[in-house]
Amino acid sequence: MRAGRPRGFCVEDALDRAMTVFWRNGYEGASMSELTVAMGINSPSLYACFGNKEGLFRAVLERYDERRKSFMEYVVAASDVGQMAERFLHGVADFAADTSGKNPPGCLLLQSGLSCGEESIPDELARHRAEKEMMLRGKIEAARKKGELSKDTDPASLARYLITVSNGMCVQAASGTTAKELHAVADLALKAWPATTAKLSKKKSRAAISV
Amino acid sequence: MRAGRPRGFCVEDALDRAMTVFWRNGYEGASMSELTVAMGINSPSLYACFGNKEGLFRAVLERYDERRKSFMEYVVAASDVGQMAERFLHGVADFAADTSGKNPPGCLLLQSGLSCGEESIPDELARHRAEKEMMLRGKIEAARKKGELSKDTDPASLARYLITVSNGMCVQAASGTTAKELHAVADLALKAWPATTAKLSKKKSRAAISV
DNA sequence: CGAATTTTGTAACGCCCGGCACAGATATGG
DNA sequence: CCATATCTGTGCCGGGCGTTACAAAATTCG
Repeated sequence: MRAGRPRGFCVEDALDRAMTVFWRNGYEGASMSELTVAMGINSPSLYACFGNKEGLFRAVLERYDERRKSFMEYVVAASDVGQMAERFLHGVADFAADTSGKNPPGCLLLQSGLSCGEESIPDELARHRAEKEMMLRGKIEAARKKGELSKDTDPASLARYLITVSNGMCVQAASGTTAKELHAVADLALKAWPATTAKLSKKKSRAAISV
Repeated sequence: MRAGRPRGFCVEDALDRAMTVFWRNGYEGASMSELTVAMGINSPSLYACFGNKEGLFRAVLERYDERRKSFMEYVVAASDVGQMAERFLHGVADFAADTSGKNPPGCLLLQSGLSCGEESIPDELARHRAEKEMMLRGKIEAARKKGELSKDTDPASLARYLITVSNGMCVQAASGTTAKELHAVADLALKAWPATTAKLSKKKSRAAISV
């Protein structure tokens, strides 16, 4: 263990609490005093640990990705890309409408700063979103190469379509749309999915993924 | 004409300039000093005319709706709902990616405050968005009644789907997605559209709608 | 013209923002 | 047990925020 007085709070817990504030109020709407109160620490502790507000926010984003990792893994582990699309959109529907925790409906990567006084914030968020798009795109490209999708499908557009619908659903959820309504939208969106060249995937029961 | 010294600026022009600031920086990210500079007036004039920052913002939103009115009229004037969906999504693609004016890509109704310290702002924006959804939904319901769509289609979900894709495309545009890429997403999204019970509508050349 | 009315520019208000200095507290290592 | 290192709580800082007081300027009405 490192010398000196030990830290008096759990970093992960503090980040989770900060996440809720950013999620609800956005980057600029979240004041340092709100954050410190929610995190249960004083500002010097916060600055010593995260540098400044933007540093804290970036740490929150990494924490967010970490908490969403299991979901994305579940999505890309689907047996075919049709099932992947289904898992993704219905999973996002569940996630976005989830109000069982402390976080508001929607998605941190949109809510916390689509636009902002400091340009680096929207940029950072866009990067995190693009990362997910690339995961989907990679799987779609592989499926196309394997012949699972016809050669005239464009993996980039397909991945972008999924992300677009996902982002749209998150916006809807933030405006009060229910999980049931979002699943109906997801079902509609999946009708645009190209048929697999092999057998068509059957609709299966969806597993709900937490946070 | 009313007595007293006449106003020294054009309200519509001032609102257009304020719109750009809100669009680019969001509601909280737009400072009063930035706004007054962009509008070319001093703060007392602003406060006398619009009350306060939120009053200005609401006036900007009304101005925005007014400027988008012709587009929505064009959309709902389509001969059938399939064409309406096409006009809507491709029109939004053009609009969201448009950078010819001073406004950034995307949509004011999303950019300016998905989340915010003051809750009334996201609520107000959601109301404005819901208004557009209702216009589409009304047309879809009418089409279903006329037998243009089969009875097992749900107009509410269909309208929500269009708005969802539209919102998603605006998010994408704000992150740098090009018009061409957005049109590809729109084409994909339209594949989910239910077939009309009558003849299928042909793909027609799309008219670009300005701002 | 003079009274009334409205907008204008200058200048400032109080408040809360993000951030930090400092000293006391609590650990490790010799 | 002292030197060193790190974290914690108190208190405060300059600055920019949204907002407004005030008086001069510019119009209409009688």
